[in-house]
Amino acid sequence: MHSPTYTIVQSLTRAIVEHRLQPGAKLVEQKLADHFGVSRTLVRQALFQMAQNRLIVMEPARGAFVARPSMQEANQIFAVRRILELQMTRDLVAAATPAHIKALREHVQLERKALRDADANARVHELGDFHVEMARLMGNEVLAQLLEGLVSRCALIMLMYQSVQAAEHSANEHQTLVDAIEAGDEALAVQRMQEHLHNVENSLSLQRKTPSHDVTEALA
Amino acid sequence: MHSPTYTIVQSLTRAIVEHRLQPGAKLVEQKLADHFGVSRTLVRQALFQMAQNRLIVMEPARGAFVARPSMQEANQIFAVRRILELQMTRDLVAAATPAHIKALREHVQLERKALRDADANARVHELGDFHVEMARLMGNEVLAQLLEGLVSRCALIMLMYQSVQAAEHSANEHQTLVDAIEAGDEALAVQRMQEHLHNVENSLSLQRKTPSHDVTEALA
DNA sequence: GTACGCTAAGCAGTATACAATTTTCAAGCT
DNA sequence: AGCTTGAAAATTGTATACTGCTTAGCGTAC
Repeated sequence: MHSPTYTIVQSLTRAIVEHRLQPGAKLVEQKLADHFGVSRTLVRQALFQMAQNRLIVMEPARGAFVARPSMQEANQIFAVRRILELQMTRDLVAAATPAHIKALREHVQLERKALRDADANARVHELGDFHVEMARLMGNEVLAQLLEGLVSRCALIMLMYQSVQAAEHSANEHQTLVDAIEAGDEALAVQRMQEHLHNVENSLSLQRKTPSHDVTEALA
Repeated sequence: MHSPTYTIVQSLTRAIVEHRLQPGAKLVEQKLADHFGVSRTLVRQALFQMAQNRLIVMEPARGAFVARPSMQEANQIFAVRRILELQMTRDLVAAATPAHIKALREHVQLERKALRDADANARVHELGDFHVEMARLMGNEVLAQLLEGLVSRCALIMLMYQSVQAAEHSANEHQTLVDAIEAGDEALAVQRMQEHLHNVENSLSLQRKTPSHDVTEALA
């Protein structure tokens, strides 16, 4: 948790997800080492870990870059999220206790708070957390960690493809989803989750925010 | 692909999945470094990556150990696999082309070959690959990579909890699953996938193969 | 005979040094 | 002007050195 490497991973992840680091940006090891006050050794460990999460890509002998997921990858990620989260919603309706509902409602409140306080990019992070929290409430940590990775990548994707992603809208959808879960209405809950994921995915534009200056990709 | 670190990861992963390394075994960095003819630096990179896959765990200041997944974690992993693979089966029935069927049949043949040639532990690897191959055929690389991780962990789990895991039986189930997919019978295919996963999971015994000598865990 | 504590060896965590590769940029050529 | 060339600077890849924690072995006290 407070291992030096983990701190760097967390810091960089936030920077990417909150769009302080542009997709495609180069991450020079020495610069990061200086910034964090550690040696390159620890920075490299962090970068390798993040490369496994696909938040960055490492090109041999060229260094680490913030990932620029393709539309195809985006579609695949959303497809997996739909599978996992629709079933998770069904299970949660069946298993929901008052304590679960309370926790979810509190999270929605957190989102609303972030909506007021935080800047636009920081909100993306909060909104994604809701989905991870659902998995955690189901008591399936494996599922939660898988989703966490997917949600982070979604955040990066939404920032790349000029997603309008009305944050307020998402928070409302979370709210009505919790309502349906509390009511024990499985069909409605699943429908709302489906619509919600659909809305998130469809807020993506086919146009990239940051046009590539890489010739080979521009022509591909 | 042929980066030194990746070679080490592959080698260690195989050793764990094929049970040449016992769950709980300590992985001393210098020993590995000598064995692979590299410095500790590269071994550490490999170990960190594998820790993210949960095939090993790193205890602060104590080193790396082959993971010993709990029964609870096993259940969670299988729960996620069920979610992903049941839906994947539905999608594959809908999308299956003759080429898909051909590829799957060829994979089943590969399994049968491994059944004759390879030793018992090596087979576990082949059998798991079938499930990853299904995801890959769907054209969803994200899903395939997620499943790959889960399947590896399942292999470790099956070796920990004295799974009888009749390899031949699994290969047969794969075969009949492909039959159902080819026939376009979604209900039957899903049922067979469900039964298959159920059989795999239920081949686990509550008894550990390698009893823990850790007091705190033995009493837990 | 057992339990505690001390010491030394082993090992992980981090930093630094060195080698190999890439990038940059300016000079020269077409 | 634009394109190639080549050397210097920057950057990554790997190995080694150093520090501090952990652990095992032995001796001593009870």
